[in-house]
Amino acid sequence: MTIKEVCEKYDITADTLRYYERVGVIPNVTRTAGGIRDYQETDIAWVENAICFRDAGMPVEMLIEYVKLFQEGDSTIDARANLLKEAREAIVEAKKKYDIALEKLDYKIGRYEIAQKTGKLTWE
Amino acid sequence: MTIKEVCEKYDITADTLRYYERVGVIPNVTRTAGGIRDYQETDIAWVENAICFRDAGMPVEMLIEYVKLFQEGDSTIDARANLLKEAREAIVEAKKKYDIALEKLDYKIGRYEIAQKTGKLTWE
DNA sequence: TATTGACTTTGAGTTAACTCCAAGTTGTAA
DNA sequence: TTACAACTTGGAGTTAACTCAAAGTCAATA
Repeated sequence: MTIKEVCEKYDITADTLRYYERVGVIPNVTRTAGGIRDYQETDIAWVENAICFRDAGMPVEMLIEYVKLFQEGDSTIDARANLLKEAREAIVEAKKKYDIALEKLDYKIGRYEIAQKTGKLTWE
Repeated sequence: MTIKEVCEKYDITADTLRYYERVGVIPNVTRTAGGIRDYQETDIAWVENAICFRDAGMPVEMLIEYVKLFQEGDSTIDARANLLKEAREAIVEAKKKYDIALEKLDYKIGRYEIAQKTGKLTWE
């Protein structure tokens, strides 16, 4: 799969894909004899994970660390498990904050809907 | 309430509070005769909202727009309601992505827990 | 009232995460 | 076999959101 096809599949720019590879968010991608990226199944799986975790606010730095540990082999299993648990906690905490904001928003939106009938907000 | 007290109450730096005021994430804060910030109830309510919405990933730019509309008065009620609904949708979408990442993480963590018993990952 | 610490502003600097550019290479279609 | 789009690298530039520094002002205490 060419870089272009991966871009289109995941709606991400080629620059970002190359950046991820350069800094180590994903391991080095398979290349053709001429040096052009030719994404294999496993390369794509790494891309998919990277996008998924970035979308959940996981820092690039953390993904780099995970890939680094992964490449060091089985001796880093504990470290990787801890890293994933830490990431999990961060996401759970972030989600709580999102819920609080949603509550606040829903309250405000409700008040605006009343206001839209009268043309005025009674307070705020 | 002094800037320091507000900082401590919301675990945010004075620089960030001043920055929020400077760029318009919150309206101008009440001052003493000497020009020193003296946060009143309403000032604090704005701070609280700003922090809450920023924590949910709402861009500073959007908060600035809301404050600007708010200051223009009742004629902007529709615009403000739309802005809040847009913000709400963004948060709902972000939460979905967080859930997908959580699923992936839970799967991986589960596999690592098995691996930790055997000392090896069977695949990945 | 003098000192000390917290406050003020303006503007510059930092960080994370891309995003763009220039100059050169690869691969395909005519 | 040449033209041309799509690829490559290394490095510089951008954006959002702070964060810091310098130089000066305010206010509580000794």
